[in-house]
Amino acid sequence: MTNMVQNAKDQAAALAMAAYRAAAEEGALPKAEVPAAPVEIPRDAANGDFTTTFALAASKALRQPPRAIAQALLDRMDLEGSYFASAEIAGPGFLNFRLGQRWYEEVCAAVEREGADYGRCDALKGQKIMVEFVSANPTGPMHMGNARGGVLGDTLASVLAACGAEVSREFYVNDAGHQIDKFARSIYARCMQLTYGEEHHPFPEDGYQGDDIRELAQGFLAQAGDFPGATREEVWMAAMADYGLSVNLPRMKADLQRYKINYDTWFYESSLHNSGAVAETAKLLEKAGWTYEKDGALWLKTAQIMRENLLRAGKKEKDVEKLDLKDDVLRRANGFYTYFAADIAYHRNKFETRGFDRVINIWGADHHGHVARLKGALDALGLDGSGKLDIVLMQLVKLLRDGELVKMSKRTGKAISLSDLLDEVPVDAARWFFNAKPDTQMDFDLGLAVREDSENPIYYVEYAHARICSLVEKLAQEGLAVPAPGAANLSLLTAEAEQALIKQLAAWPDTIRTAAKAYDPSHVNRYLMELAGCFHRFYTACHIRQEAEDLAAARLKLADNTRAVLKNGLALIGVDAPERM
RNA sequence: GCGCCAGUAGCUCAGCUGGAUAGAGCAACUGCCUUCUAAGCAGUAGGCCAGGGGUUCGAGUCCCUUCUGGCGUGCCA
Repeated sequence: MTNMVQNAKDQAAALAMAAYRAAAEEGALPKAEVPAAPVEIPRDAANGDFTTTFALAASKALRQPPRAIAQALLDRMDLEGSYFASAEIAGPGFLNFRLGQRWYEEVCAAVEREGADYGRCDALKGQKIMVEFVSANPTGPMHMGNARGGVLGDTLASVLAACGAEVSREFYVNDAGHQIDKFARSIYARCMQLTYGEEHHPFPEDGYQGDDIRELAQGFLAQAGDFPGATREEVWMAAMADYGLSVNLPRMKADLQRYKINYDTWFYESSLHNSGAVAETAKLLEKAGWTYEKDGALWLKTAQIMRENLLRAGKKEKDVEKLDLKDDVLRRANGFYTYFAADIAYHRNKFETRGFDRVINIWGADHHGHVARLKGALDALGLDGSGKLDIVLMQLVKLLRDGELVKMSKRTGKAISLSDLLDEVPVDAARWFFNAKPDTQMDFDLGLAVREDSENPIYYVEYAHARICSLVEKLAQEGLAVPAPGAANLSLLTAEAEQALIKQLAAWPDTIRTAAKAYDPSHVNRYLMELAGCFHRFYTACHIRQEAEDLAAARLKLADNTRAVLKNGLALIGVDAPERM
């Protein structure tokens, strides 16, 4: 739970504020309401390890030039007993702090003490959070978008858990509605064709064309016995939908497991229809006056709800007019509920029935039109969708092979599926790659991802881990074991490469927090690249073997600490840390 | 038309709530292995941060606007 970066920032801020109060007390600076001193990490280490822009920010309120303020603070600053060895004024009025040896030692001690827990925090302790992701249509194989969403959701869940949240991973199975009808009709048509010949039974125009449907039809016939017999089409269709799902769902689970994704719950849309939750939710909206009937259908006043939300958020009336907001159907004239109605019921279940404090959905960017309406519908139910439901939209993936756009799999002639992808690319490479910032469009180059060379960044990180493992092993054989906790004299670690490495170790807890806060776990990837870089530079600059025993021990300890953090980080994004390469 | 997301080195991207001379990896070029893994390290080169206005001590970051690309604007899910 230790965060030495935060500790240093807090201390620098406290030192600056104490100095200001002293200066104000003495009359060297005017007394005024000043904001707390902001502390940052300068881009260039030549400008110190930490810096505060207090003097720049307070210049206006104190009506003094920034450098004069900074000087007054510096004259009254007591660094004795702090993490800092020195402070100085630079540029237009920055107050730059330089870390002392004690801080570096405490970082190493924290990594050592906390081990696999190092980097975790309790910022989200007590929060029950659901991450719902992939939720691919069970009528066919998963595609590249699911590959991206799978990694994003799974890793985000891990990151939130590392911040202390009680996280649940969920897959929403769309086993009801039009798609399933279409699915069943497609299987039925293939069954008829297999039984009576293709020319005697037309395939539905909007049916699923893929070979997987033919396979399902064959499988169904093999176990159905007396098809079609005297039994009516509708009855067969239900059986076919069941059969199709009974084959497809385990396949999806297996593919996801291969991708190292395991869900806590698989939630079935059909359960909401069967339990009457959808009808009940529609009734609640009706009672609250948010619905009306038109053309035989039941409509939700989505336009009004969204309009009010936007105006409350500060949007201008004329801009909202331009949006041309429309209402949505909840129940069709034929009596069936829409997907939207089921989705509202589903989210009501998440919040009301299961009591999640926060719900995060990973959606493809092509669904962004539904974000505001779903949130609005929940607001209408008094469930604060605007506040508690977060939807992460990820841009779609363009698949390339050696720079050329790939539309179809050569083998199957269909869109590349998740399992096709995993046949071609190592799981860890795919996981690393897809763990990217959600809102950028990305190209996935199959040729590039399989290449086992430096062009693939994952090897840079894995190599650092393997290198340390090998180093530790080799030195142990020569009689130099990793020192026991507390045994190494860490004050000997004063070289530039050593301190840079320790600073990077110290940054791990903030990385997790930032990733969790921004819903962007790719911060972890970037952190690990930098950590690996710091290690490789340390490895080159600071040898262990020929050094004096105590220095060698301290460096070995540092290497071992680095190994632990690399492992923690890779584990967080679901990538193995190889011991040799 | 309207809306959402994006535009930073040849490519992939960083850039924390506005801060100091805009960074990293890859690709290119030059060096470094009889000594802990060269899948590494060191260095060189590469930029009107898409264009234009504005806000202020200070803008890649905030506001306005134009351009370019992706996506959306269903009684589909």
